[in-house]
Amino acid sequence: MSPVPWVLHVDMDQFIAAVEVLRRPELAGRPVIVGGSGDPTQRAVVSTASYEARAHGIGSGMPLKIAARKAPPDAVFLPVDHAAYEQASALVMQTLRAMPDVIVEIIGWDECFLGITTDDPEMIARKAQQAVFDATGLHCSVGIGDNKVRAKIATDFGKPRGSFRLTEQNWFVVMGERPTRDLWGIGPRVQKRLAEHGIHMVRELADANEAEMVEEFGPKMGLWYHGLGFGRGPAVVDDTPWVARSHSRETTFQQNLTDPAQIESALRELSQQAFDDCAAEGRPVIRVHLKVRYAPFETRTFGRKLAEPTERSADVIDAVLALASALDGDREVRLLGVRAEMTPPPEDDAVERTPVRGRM
DNA sequence: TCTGGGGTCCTAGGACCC
DNA sequence: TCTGGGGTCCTAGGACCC
Repeated sequence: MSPVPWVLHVDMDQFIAAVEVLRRPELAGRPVIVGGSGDPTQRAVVSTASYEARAHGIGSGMPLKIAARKAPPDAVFLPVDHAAYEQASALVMQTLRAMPDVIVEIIGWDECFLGITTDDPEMIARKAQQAVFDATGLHCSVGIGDNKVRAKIATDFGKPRGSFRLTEQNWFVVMGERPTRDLWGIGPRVQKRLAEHGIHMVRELADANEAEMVEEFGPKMGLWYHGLGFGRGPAVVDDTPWVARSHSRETTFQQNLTDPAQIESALRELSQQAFDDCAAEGRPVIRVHLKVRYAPFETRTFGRKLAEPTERSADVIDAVLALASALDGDREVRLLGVRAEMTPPPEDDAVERTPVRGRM
């Protein structure tokens, strides 16, 4: 058999919890829950739960207060330590980049795509897993596919510490009878809208009428979702370094804010931080966004393009405060966020991107 | 039961111009 | 005075991912 191009998706197993256990071996085997400041009485959510904690129904994104209620007595709550995870992540990526003939596209702290031409992708997967374990003591799972979508979805079938191959050949056998929600990029909302068209299973999405999909979801997303029914997606792994489009800072207050002076000072601080993040990239800010969450949970956003790109923090703060004048002064503020958008990076039209949101 | 913080991209609709 | 249709830019909001 001659070598062909493959996409491998490498995903660290319970990454954050694993990093914590690595430096505190006495926690091994105990339910470990990482999130917020580590105080489960605070407003925050779970970043990662160890497999032992997941057995009790605790998972990522769950409010810490709920997790605390479900957690057994021997559970350990830990604060998020970004620096530690970034360091571990860098070591993982560096290790994978050192593999011969492999292209690495980083898509998050704990996952990446590998592009490789080979006649034995399973062997490459095992080598990657071994290399990562030798370098870091961390385990990962690998999805093997003929494009990014299939590789990404395959990974779940390989967890933990294994691999799984998903291609055009076995797509419908593996995925045909599964709910559309299992597809990467289909969340609860889209699942529901598809169900309103009688589409519940992946096979039914593939069989759907394309014009109907376009009418419901628009010209781009309609076609993209329909293609997902077949597991279609881009196959090019691109290792050009990531260029951020924007930076944001947000804060959820433990006690809701009501005092306008407090709100203004919080906005000034967030604006300055978001600006500093952009300044570190060395690119001017072209747009600002303000996000406000009123108690109990309604979110509003406002945005404004600046008259001209600016490298002055005072301009950014002024623009944000101008947007803030539209806030409803009678309501309690639960969260504030400021996003600063930078001048765009040069476009690379050659690379097809998945429209899956988030860092791709 | 109560919902973080960091991102990206798509769509709809209004404003404006020709 | 009342009016088409196309294109572009902008904002608000939605949805999803890690």
